[in-house]
Amino acid sequence: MSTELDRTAAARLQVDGQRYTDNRRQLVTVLAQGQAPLTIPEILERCPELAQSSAYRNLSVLERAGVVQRIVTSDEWARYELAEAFTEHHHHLICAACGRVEDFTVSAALEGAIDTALAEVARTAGFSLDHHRLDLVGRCGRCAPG
Amino acid sequence: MSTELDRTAAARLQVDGQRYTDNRRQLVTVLAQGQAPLTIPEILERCPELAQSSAYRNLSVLERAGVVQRIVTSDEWARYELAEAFTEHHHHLICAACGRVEDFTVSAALEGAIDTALAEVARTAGFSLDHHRLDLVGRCGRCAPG
DNA sequence: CTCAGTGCAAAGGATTTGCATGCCG
DNA sequence: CGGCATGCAAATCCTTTGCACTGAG
Repeated sequence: MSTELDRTAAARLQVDGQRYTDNRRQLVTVLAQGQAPLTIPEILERCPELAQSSAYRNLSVLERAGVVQRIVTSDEWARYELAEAFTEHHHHLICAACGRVEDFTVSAALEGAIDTALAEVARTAGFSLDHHRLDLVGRCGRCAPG
Repeated sequence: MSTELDRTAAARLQVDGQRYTDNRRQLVTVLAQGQAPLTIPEILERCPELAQSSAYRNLSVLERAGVVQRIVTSDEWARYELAEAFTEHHHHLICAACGRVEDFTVSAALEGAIDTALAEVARTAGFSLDHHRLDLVGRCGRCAPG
């Protein structure tokens, strides 16, 4: 199926001296299908054949290779999504009550303004800027107040 | 010392039916002195008398009362800082290598633009907006690349 | 006297790792 | 054949919890 994605993932792994095994392809496929970051339990549900330790191990390998990205919201579980090279640059709506995560984007103009400001901040602080993270924290429809 | 801070913290706790005990005051004081979010180990270093479980328990109480805020960067430990009511609204520079966190602020104009954009996003997604989080991820001076 | 707060030690739970086996290259 | 990948189970490590004790009101 998603041969384009597979090829790129395989290439990135190869750079790291890693193989693109069935388990790893399955993980990438599942993450590509989910329209929001998934927790490990959610991933395992969708890959019943996959051992838990393999999921952790391979996600870690995929993260080092720059294929997936690990994100932490504030609660119990870490979540994984495809790295931005495979998706659009986007941000997260986080429900503070149930932990649910959705994606969103903002205008290019705002992104540009943010990048410009952060580049200046990083320079002043002596940091090298890798990327930024803009999250919106609130309550989703189901957990809505009142 | 910081009677202003103490009074406000005490008041917030009281609303929650909680007391402002010595341990809790000590935690607030330590967090007020640190110029960046602290991990529990760092807090315990500065409060050698404090039992680890009390630190966790009281920070949790203080968080529920809105006195402190728990933040998760991406790594091992959670970090705590005073809630924004006690500080300026600010953002975090996160070192992806060592986990170090520093604070920074951006112009009011940019904050305003972000808030406006996010309010619209939240409305569209059916979320109620609580607050936003803008982090800069990179490498600090010590961990700087090659 | 009652009940919240404390400290110690033990439990919990997500994540990691050791080890023997299987499979790709 | 050699070495990485896998799966199982056991270990780790941050964090939470049970319990008995102390102190404030």
